[in-house]
Amino acid sequence: MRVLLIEDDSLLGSAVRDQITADGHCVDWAKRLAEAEAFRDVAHYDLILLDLMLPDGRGLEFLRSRRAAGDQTPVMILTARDQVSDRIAGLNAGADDYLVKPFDLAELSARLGAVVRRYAGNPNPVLVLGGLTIDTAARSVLKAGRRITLTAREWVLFETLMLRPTMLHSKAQLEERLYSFEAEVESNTIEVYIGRLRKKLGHEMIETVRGIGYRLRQSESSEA
Amino acid sequence: MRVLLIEDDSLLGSAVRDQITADGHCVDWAKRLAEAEAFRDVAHYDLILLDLMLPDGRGLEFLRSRRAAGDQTPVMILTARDQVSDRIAGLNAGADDYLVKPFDLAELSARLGAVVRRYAGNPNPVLVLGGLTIDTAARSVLKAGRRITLTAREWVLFETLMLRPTMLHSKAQLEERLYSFEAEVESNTIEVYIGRLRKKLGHEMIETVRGIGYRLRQSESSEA
DNA sequence: ACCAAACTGACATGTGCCTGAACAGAAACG
DNA sequence: CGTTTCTGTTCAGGCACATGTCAGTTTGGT
Repeated sequence: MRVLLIEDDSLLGSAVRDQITADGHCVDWAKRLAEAEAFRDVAHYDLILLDLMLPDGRGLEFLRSRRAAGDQTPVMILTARDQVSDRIAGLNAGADDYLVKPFDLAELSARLGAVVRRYAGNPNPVLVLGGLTIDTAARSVLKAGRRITLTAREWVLFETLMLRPTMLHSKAQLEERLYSFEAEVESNTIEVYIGRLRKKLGHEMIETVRGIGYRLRQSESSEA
Repeated sequence: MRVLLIEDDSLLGSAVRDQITADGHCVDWAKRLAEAEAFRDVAHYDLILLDLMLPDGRGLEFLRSRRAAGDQTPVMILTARDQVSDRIAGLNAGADDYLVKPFDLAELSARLGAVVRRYAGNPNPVLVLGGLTIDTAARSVLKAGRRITLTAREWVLFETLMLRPTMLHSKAQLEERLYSFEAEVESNTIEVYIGRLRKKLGHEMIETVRGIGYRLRQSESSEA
């Protein structure tokens, strides 16, 4: 799952980011609304965490305008304990949930879990990427009509690449994502899994940048 | 039972969703009519909960057009206390029942139960899925002419898989559905039930994705 | 041409899943 | 009220497959 965190406080923000990452999700952290808009333009998010007390302009307006534009992305508001009016206004503006600061990180995880579950219940957002149809709910990929099922590790790896299609992912980053921070597996696991993904999805899907890392090949020939 | 909830208010909507879920049903929540139409196009519902005060267009028209199209799905209207005329118009337009806001969640459960009972008395919507004929009212399955009766747990599990045929259901999700949210039991109950379902319905019906979960096998062989 | 980095096929291992059986509780029956 | 039957749950043994490791080969940069 991919989360957009809009929070100007560095301490809180990094704590939240770390927690969400630890839960196995993918976070983009915007400290200002302008930044958030930029993120939103280039990526799809499954959840937005929105702090209403932001330096540049009102977060509420951001929310309202998104909703007015027909954007249904679930939004969870972060608000201080005494800002009851904010909370109500937020829900009225189209927020799905709110968290009262200071909140427990465990609580955050729990709410995230709820969103994941709710999200999983909806009709599947289906992504199309370079000839592949990605069914996130089914955790499978359709390639020329054939359904390809990925194993757990393969999926995590593919999802990581897929969620940031343009980005170059170093082997260290990918390793970190597969083996949450402990297991310093000193082997070529990533290379092996990249190979397995290529075998299943097509060799042209993943590009190697020697000495740096991997990335999804940009929807090359889909137009050609 | 599968319910379509059409309600734009987040607070009320989530409360209703949670209640229905706790009652052991399956909810899709649309916040707008357009969304509701989309849901309706891809799934069959046993009950529609319709709020008449929606942002985009009149809920009444939605109801009338459904009825005009021959759709017999029971519709329960959610209406504010003072909108008596709406209530009457709703019933005239083909609604089966109504709930006056603010309503008690227990009341909601009771009405749902009533619908379930009424529904059970009606000629059953019969689903056909990969060689099986599914009789939702009788909680039984016809396989090659033979009637197979499922027990309560087996049925809940099978129904869950069946209602979202393409989706991968993790063991945690299935457990949550069988034992509404408490039981942190570390046991292999789900595995056992999956096994029993397979024995009854055919081993090929349910697919295991190791480390992730289960899903109904897409009737690919029906083409072969 | 040389070296480093990446690819690939093969294999050992552990773990996640399956299954049969046994047990406990509840319901059905006399 | 006791017995039987059915449903739900637990457990242990076994198996298969995903996983991680490595050796040998290929690729690409300089």
